[in-house]
Amino acid sequence: MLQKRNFFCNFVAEMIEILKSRNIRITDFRLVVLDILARHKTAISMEQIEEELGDFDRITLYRTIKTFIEKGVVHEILMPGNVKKLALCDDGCQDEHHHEHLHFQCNSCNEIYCVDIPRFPKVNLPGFKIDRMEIQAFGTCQQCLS
Amino acid sequence: MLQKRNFFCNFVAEMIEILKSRNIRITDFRLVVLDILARHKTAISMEQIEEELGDFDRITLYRTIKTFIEKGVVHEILMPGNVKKLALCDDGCQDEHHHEHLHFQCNSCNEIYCVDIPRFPKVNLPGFKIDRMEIQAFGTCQQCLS
DNA sequence: TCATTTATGCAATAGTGTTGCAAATATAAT
DNA sequence: ATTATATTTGCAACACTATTGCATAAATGA
Repeated sequence: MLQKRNFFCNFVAEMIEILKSRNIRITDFRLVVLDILARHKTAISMEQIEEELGDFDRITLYRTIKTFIEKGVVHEILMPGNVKKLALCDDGCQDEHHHEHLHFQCNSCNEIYCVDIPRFPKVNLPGFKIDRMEIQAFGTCQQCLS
Repeated sequence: MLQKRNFFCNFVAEMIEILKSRNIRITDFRLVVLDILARHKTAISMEQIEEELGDFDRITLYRTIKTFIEKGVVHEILMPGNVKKLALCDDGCQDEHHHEHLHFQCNSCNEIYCVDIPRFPKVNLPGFKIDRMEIQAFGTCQQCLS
């Protein structure tokens, strides 16, 4: 099944590098899934990945995503209403998921953008020792505004 | 089944008031679910509610929670790792869910606290019009620190 | 090329959430 | 209090999401 896809060879090199750096074995399936994730600027759902895979094995996909999440290749975004999406991590989060970033959901197109913001706000909360923060934001994206 | 539970009558009066103010019909089932939520200081999962209900109907519980969420009685908290919890809303969010609050998950005890913070940080994100924000914070809570 | 480790694909199963419908209950009006 | 109406409940069935065990296949390192 995997031979069907057209690979952009330059991307493949990068993706192999990503997997190697995280000690994940290089397999066709993983490269295809990584490729799909890399082609999207916004976070995508399991369903979208399944559609783009076409002929595939759901169980292997679940295991692939699980591995990617554990090894810091991908992170999971949960939004109200049982919305679960996936996005590639940026280089920052090698071993652990150390995102201090923002997930923006557009109320109009429903796309979820994973945005890095330069100055992450600091919050001082008496009684709690905060190690890490994430922000979920809701509103309208550029495309839908114009 | 519902007669089994012991109600604190003074709480019942408050809970009936909550339901009435949101135009939700008063039923035993809803009062019991509300009671369970009110007794917890931290957010609780569907599973926890099911356990505390004991003898109950799963479908009715799902519908009850759905109604509570729609009418602004309860809000849903989503955390990494497929963690989904529920917590009572405070009085602020009558019709729509206008929480500008923070969800804190303790890495040690895993409890999720729903905290209102006085000065909610503002984020300016070029290309996005932000209407509403939520913060997810991770760290250690008071109990686990001492 | 071979030995070892890890990944894949299939079957079965568990968990999570929804829909349709008849009976039961809550509310509002009499 | 009683009735009429609208809503909720509980059951059965079902759809979707995710996991486990195991034999086969493939990837890595020697």
